[in-house]
Amino acid sequence: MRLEEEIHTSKFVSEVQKAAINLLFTSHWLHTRINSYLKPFGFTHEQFNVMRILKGKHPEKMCVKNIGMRMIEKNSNVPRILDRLEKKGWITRQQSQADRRETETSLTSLGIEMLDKASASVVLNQHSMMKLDETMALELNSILEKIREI
Amino acid sequence: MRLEEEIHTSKFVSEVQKAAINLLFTSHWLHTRINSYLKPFGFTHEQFNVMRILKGKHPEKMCVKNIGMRMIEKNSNVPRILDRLEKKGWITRQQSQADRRETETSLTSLGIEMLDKASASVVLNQHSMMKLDETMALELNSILEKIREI
DNA sequence: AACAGTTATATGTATGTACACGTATATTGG
DNA sequence: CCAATATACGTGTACATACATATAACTGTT
Repeated sequence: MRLEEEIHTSKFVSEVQKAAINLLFTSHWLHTRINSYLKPFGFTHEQFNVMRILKGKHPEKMCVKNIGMRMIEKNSNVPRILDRLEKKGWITRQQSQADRRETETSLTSLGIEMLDKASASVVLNQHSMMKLDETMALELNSILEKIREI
Repeated sequence: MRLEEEIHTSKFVSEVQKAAINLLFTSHWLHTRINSYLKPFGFTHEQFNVMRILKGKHPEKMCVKNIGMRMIEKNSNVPRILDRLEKKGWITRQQSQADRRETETSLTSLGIEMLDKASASVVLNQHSMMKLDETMALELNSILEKIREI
């Protein structure tokens, strides 16, 4: 559906203004879709994101700061996301001995199992998550990088 | 900065996967910038959005449903955003007489004043909000509409 | 060793998001 | 007209975001 219909609006002062709103809208639309795919596995998108970051280093442990650096949403409150993952038994945390300010986090075997299941489903359904081919994706990536050049 | 540097990652399985992450990342980046522009005026982006929607119909009143239909973030909890706006004295609410299930909302003169100030600043600083020209905006809009065609 | 400055993390509070459910009101089909 | 259904809104709960502040631990300098 066209953006104008989605948000019941017809007046944009410019293509740039429309693009800004379209960007926010489409991102939210995608976020909602991703969440709905993850929900049956008990993940939110943010929790899934953190788990994948941990998997990337596994079996190495990661500190909170290094997880945060890799997050999409830079202001995410990592300790609180970790609280929920720990409560589910998907990660473990302990104070680092090398630097006792740091909290070392790593996946449990249950966590890995859950993540693998969810990941498999995401990979399987990736094509139905959003309609985009490699050529357009390249174009989109180029525009998005430009936008942030300020 | 390139996405890879922003989230300290190098491995994307495809341009499409990278585009999805880039879309979420850039949208969050923009949202943060918008919020920082609005903060001095006491608005969050969502509150500003609702106020502009109300301004679009002013002096006509709007019900909660019609506000919600025009929101960028479709799952926003409109009553609660209205709670905060009412608390600040920027809107008034009353039960509709025509349909008593509906709550009619309209801007106060203070609300209009605050909105005008914030809007003026946003318009003035729009060019520094994101780096995008009309041609690229058109291209971006076209790609974003395609993405949601599923 | 003692101090200052920095860093890593946690936590409090306000805001917003996601979704389910309850209540009041309106509409519709018989 | 009335019962069944639909609609509009509010609210409860869990999760996430935004940002300020607190606390502990580290580093470098003297």
